[in-house]
Amino acid sequence: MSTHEDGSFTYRYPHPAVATDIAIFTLREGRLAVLLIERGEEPFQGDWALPGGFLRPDEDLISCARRELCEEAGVEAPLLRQFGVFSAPDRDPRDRVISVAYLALLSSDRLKPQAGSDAADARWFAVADLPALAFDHRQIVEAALAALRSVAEATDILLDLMPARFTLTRLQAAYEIVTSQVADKRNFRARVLESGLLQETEDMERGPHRPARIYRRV
Amino acid sequence: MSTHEDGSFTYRYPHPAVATDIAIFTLREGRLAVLLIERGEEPFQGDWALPGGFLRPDEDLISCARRELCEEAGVEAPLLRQFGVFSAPDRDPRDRVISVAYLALLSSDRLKPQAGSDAADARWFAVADLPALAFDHRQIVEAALAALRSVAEATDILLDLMPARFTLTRLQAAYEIVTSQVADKRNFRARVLESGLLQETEDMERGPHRPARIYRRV
DNA sequence: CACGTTAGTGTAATTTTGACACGAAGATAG
DNA sequence: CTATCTTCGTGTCAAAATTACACTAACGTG
Repeated sequence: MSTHEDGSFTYRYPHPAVATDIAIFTLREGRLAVLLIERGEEPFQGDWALPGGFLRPDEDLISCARRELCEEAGVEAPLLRQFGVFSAPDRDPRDRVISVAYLALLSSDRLKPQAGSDAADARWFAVADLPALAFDHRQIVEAALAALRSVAEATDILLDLMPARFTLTRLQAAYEIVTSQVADKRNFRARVLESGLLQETEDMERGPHRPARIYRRV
Repeated sequence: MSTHEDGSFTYRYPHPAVATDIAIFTLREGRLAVLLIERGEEPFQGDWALPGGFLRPDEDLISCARRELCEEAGVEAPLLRQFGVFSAPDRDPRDRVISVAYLALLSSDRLKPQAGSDAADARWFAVADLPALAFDHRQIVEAALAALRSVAEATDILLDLMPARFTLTRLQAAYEIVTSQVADKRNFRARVLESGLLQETEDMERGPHRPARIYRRV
């Protein structure tokens, strides 16, 4: 911006609206799921959409994303990562809207009762089985998934999908669900243990089989 | 955006201006350089700034970036990569401005005579020796450099810094300048030749020493 | 034709990655 | 109480990728 021809250039054209959309994922019933809000009014009434909303004058974009996630979905988001900007002139039929998209992960033990204060309804949908999405939100979800998968293989981001305490088998399952590829058990365990990000606890998860050691984040 | 409480939410608050800024880099005299435009008016009159400008109603952001780069700096940009969004409420003293930042590379044989049609003056500055920058453009340049370095090690992006025909020694020099670390000559050559991105030409670059094979992109 | 300068090349050591199978521990049912 | 079922937890070896390393070749110049 800012190096424009004259001081009033800012006003030569109408300003677009600026909004954030948040693609927040979790694991539910062994599938990767994304949080969607049901639209109560036109356009796209009855369709589902990513949580999000318009930027306010006194906040920056990430604050906007965090606020909207909280207001619409009752979710106290952990880390938000900006992964794209959507700016096609006709992406919103009412008005010109630029959307800055954020990616978030929610650990599977904190799936709130979906008490979206603002939105009509909020639900988790398996990404393999999405309903009709409003606007270009299908495209945004696809971009979010691509971003998630590409960082999942290179970072510790998947720990954000885990509850506070978990077994290595569950962590590996999360990895396999997100990347859609199976991992070797021994290699996987060696890798994550050497990373130093996990701490062994004293406790074991029990079941009709040999108990599994429970770990937590360092 | 879009899943807001009522249909007029868009207008509850004034819309911010939306702009693009472009950090375009090249190699000059063995140093990495970024293109800056001298500001002709307040605020920050006399300071230098990244090329960029406001989004028009009929274009998307990447088109805006391409257009501004052309108008202000006379540069026909190659590939533009979006790497960040800057949204601090007070980043422009006049008005609320959201800036979407793009990264570009220019091959060193196409440094146009800087005929920025719009801007007062346009010059390349070595990134190690930047002047006072307007707005938060120092921060944007730092973010662009970080993005450039992180992709340089993992992609073929550095070929965009090369002229049409170049020697492997010059390509390696570009790599070393951008990453700030020396590479082993034999390993570097083996790697880029095996990548299949380069094609040997018949020609040699001559000098007071053994001639060097000239390559070009496939 | 001797010297200075940069180009060009291969191999061995090390590290990293990937493949692979079986005994251990507890729950349950007969 | 013992047999069975299920999941847990573990180490080694081969292959591949990466890194380290040094000398001769080719040309220009004086």
